[in-house]
Amino acid sequence: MDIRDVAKRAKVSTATVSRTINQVATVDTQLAKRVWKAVAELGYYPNRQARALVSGKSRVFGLIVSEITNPFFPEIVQTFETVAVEHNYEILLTSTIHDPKRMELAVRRMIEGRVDGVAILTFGMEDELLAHLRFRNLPLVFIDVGPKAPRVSNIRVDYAHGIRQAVQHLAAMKHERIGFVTGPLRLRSAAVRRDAFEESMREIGLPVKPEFIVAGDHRLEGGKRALQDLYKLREQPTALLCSNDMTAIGVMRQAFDLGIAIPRDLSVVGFDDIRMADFVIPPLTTVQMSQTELAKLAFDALLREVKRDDPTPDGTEYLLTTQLILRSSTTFPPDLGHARQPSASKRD
Amino acid sequence: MDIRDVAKRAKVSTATVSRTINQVATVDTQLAKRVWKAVAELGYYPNRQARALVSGKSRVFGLIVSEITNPFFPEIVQTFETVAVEHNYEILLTSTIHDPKRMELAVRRMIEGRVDGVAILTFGMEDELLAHLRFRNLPLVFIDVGPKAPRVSNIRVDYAHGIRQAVQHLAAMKHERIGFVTGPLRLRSAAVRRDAFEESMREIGLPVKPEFIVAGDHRLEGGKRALQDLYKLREQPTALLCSNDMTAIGVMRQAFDLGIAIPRDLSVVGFDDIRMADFVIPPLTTVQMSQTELAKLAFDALLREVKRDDPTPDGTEYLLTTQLILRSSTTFPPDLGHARQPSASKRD
DNA sequence: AAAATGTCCGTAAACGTTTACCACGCCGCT
DNA sequence: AGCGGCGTGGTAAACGTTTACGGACATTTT
Repeated sequence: MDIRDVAKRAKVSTATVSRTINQVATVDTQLAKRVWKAVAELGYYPNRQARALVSGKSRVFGLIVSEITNPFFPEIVQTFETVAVEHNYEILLTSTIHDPKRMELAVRRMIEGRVDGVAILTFGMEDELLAHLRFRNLPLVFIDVGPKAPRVSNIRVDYAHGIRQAVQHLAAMKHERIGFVTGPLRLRSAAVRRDAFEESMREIGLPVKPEFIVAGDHRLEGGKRALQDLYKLREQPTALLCSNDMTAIGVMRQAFDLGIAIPRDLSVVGFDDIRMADFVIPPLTTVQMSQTELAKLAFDALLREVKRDDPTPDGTEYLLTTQLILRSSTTFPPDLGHARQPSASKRD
Repeated sequence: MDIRDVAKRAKVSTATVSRTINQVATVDTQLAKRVWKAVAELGYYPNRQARALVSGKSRVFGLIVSEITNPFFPEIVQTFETVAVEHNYEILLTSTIHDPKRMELAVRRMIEGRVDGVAILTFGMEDELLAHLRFRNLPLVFIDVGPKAPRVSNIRVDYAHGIRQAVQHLAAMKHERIGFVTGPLRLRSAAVRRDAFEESMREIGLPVKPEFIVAGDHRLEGGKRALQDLYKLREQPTALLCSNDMTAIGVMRQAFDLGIAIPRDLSVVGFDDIRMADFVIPPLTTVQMSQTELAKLAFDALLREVKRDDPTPDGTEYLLTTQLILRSSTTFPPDLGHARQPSASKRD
């Protein structure tokens, strides 16, 4: 069942059917009524592929995330989808799982699908691969790491602001031994967060001890491992900033296994403010980076670029701010000024 | 740049290009080599829409989930995507967010996209809307609730098994006052879980008190509210089964606010075994329902149906089992046989 | 009253593939 | 030598839309 069936039944040409459906030209009220009637009676739905083929626009945006399994991203996907369908766009979603092979595959899929633009929210997995995309002159939107080029937008995140707030918050409570669990450092945003941490520490006049900077992976497991490593040291930090919330949650879980009470023995701060952050125990103090805001920004950037006929040579920059959210995972350091006592396990 | 450019450059016809690319007929080694060379040199990627149009197969499967924001689903999406791309399929993803409007929209999007099949993993939001899909004779796969019909597969979940294990586990520790937090009951699977709970209680000879069965929504907030309500009662349960893990986590969070220690004052059991279940504090005892298994089953069902030329009149049934995973959120009831003492807050 | 303008609508080409059909050349058989 | 069969490659139709172009008619202008 196609547009010709509709045309036949409404006794008009296919052109008229197309015009009434797309409201792209005025068509006589009587005819339009007949068309709509035929559409309803036949249960006609236009064929998206055919439309795409002839119009040269697929009305699909690619969305590349690093790991949909990380609770940071579903929120983004959800709102990206919501605003996309409002504008009659579809999404071609893929998660790269930090795997270059999958990134390559993703690019191929995007091109074969003839998407009208791609949002690359992998926080720094950009590559020569993207050259393929660039080559096609596709609208792109990156987070943090995009090159200055026509048709590519960039969402810059002000990581430093929230992180500085976090460090100040800890310092105000007289923490001096503050550690940091990084993300995977080949991710640009992970490196930036760590740098912002070190920078903030120096600003305040606190020492950044190299052994207090320990590697995570932005996953739960990395947080666990990080705390394990940290507690093999002779002297431990009294507070710990984490590169994202998943890391922080992993840290808290490991603390539980080790019998370390949060926040009494160790203050923990996360990053992202995923929804779960308010539901772990204790509720996690964290730096908020609005996922819905990010998704909307990304979509708007793409849409704007699609509509623009004369792109700016350097692309467009957007800004996303961050902000500390106080909850219950931080407090004063234990035994202020004294040696640390191992605390009893919370299990009884 | 299209197949004709490739043909021209390789000095063959478009038919030959198509044949070598799709490996659908034997083509002379020399010619094939020339074709591949041309493809590489031009950076040619076939146009998916054109392919779909002429072949009548879009190689896209629809995937409808209820809420991608619920950590149960990302896991499914991830593995569904992984196996889909292995078979050269794309995904048209949508989450209905329990909203009939969005369900309607989803169906329309699926049809306009001419998907080759749809996996409906909403646990019971099926509707007259699906008649549109059925009407098109599309392969469908449901979880729990699909009708017996040609081209529709069904994944039956053995909720009862895991839930019975959970109740037995609790009963073995001499819990007698066991409560249940339901999901949204218009979801078939939520009702089934509750029924399985009541059934198991009766089997064991434990009373199911109506006031101990309280309404949740399969979200964190519902769990919080449920425990609030429960603790307004004169007498409280000593153990609580939850219709899913998110609910259980909400319960635990509210317990924290109320100063109720888990599991000392209250044993909690979840359902689903989302990854986070092992990372909350204390680690959640829960009934596992493998998300990766589910995703694979759904995809295989669709793929099989697509290939099948003579579908069975009643569709196909698949089975997914469930199983209790013991962790640390359950223990013996407090003050066995005595009145409950309010316990001190965990915060100090 | 004729010309000019405007409003609708239909015809047909075009989008980029796949594939049915046919032509060609080669091989082996009688 | 002639013929059938087979392996291979090209021609062109088809998929379901949108839209440029032109025609028919109505309305306004001269």
